[in-house]
Amino acid sequence: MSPTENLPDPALQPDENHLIADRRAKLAEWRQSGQAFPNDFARENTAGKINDLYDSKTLEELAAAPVAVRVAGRIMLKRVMGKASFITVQDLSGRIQAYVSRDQVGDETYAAFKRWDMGDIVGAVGTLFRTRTGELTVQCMEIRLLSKSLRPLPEKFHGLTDQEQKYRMRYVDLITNEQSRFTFVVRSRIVQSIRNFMIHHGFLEVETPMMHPIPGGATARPFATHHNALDMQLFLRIAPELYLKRLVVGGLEKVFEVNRNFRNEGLSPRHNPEFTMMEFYEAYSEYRQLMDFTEGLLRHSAREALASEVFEYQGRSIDFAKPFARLTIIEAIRQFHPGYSIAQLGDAAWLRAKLTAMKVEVAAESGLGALQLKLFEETAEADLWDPTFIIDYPAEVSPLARRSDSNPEVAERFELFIAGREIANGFSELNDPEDQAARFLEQAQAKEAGDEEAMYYDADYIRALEYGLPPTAGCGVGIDRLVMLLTDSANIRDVILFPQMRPE
RNA sequence: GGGUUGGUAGCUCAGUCGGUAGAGCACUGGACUUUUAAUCCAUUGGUCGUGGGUUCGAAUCCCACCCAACCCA
Repeated sequence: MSPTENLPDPALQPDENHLIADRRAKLAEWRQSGQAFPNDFARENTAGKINDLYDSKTLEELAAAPVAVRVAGRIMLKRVMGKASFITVQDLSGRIQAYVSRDQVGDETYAAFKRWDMGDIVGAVGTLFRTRTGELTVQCMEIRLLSKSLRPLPEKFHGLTDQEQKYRMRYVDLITNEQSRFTFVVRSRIVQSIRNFMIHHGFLEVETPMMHPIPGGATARPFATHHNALDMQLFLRIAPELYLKRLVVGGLEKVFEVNRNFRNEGLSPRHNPEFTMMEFYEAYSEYRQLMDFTEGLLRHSAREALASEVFEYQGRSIDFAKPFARLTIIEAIRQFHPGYSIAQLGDAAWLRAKLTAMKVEVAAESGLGALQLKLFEETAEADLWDPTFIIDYPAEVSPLARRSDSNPEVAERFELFIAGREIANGFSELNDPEDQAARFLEQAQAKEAGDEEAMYYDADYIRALEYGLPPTAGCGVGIDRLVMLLTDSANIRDVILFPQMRPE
């Protein structure tokens, strides 16, 4: 891209919408009167705080003990009635009405004020009173234009409703849609609550590389990039897992990281190419203990972010207060399809025939476990509404997980499903370096054979394991999907501030 | 990749049977000193997603394509 490629086309300027042109002209006029973008207004009060503190006061109480306030924000509504006006000013905390009259602010200011537009950012100084209809209002002694808005806001009642525009111009969405503002405030609270929970339980927050010479820790296609000085290929990470376990080898026994992963895959209502995970690892733990811990983490997060462990998602209730269910893959399938017998579900040929009949593509090399997992994904996963841990995954699809002592074909692994979606994935870590080397080799061979999502052989990770990884368990929690649940959002783009979009 | 729905003024949306493009908000001018999406009066504003076709005439019918949302794979 050339440096000037994104400059506005001057040929388009004459066509500029007259609404914008009018505002530009007003700004030019306003510049004549002095500093058009002053930064010396000291805001002392927010709309939300004022409402909290004084909404219970009567007109008489406010008159007897005047409350002086200095508020600032964006003009969202403007009602001019000749020599007096009302405006509704919005800041992050909410909205407050201001009353501006010629008698109080003076002829000159009032004349200027009448030419200000919705969307302009103002500072108002005055005292609180209550209007005839009882609304708490700032009676302005002084009002200043702090920042001119050149572009008109969307229609004041409906706001911006076009989904694509909301994502592309999130700043406009945030100005006009309270729901959107609320969603991202809650997102911040959720992340905060997770950090607090982890730190409270003795975990160390760490930052590991986002650029990996060998992508690993998950089966996914990576984004590739290039480092000029080192002249080497690098990949944006698909998971932090292998670095976090290296840290446990190094003696950082309990670590977590909250950050972005990148996967070079399609976009969907549930997939964005970059997404946020919280991964954590704990030495001297195993997967059943981690399920208890993860359950506690989610419960805590809902309580902190929503002040409730029970909430609605897409019209149905989800209850984090009840203990989360735990089912094996077979049990989960049979819960929704009691007609499938244990014998059938243990028969690879039967499973393969069943899946083929359902028009599901099955790889020729899939073993019994992989076939069972596929059938689970097709027939049960989407119906797991209440929080449910699915346990005992096939080892063949879990190349980083420890094998079960009672059945080496099964890994000590769980995935947590809520509202039909995978929210978390955890397991007892594979700490046998020789087994891990053998599994990397299998993965590398699958990659050679054309499986683009298969893992690379990571020799440094094997070297780390050879120094000795204590018995450890780890888990990753999908933050975007958790935020979707807790904010009742149907689309992942509703919980990511700037989701990936096609170029305009 | 397949299906469904949609794309009309800056924004939210109408547009009947094919007959020269509509409303509300916003904007501009005017009235109005307690409004509540203020109200009242008068204006301004259009590549009807793009390209082709049918027709005397297309926002409207047909074809192709682009974009978006949703569902399915």
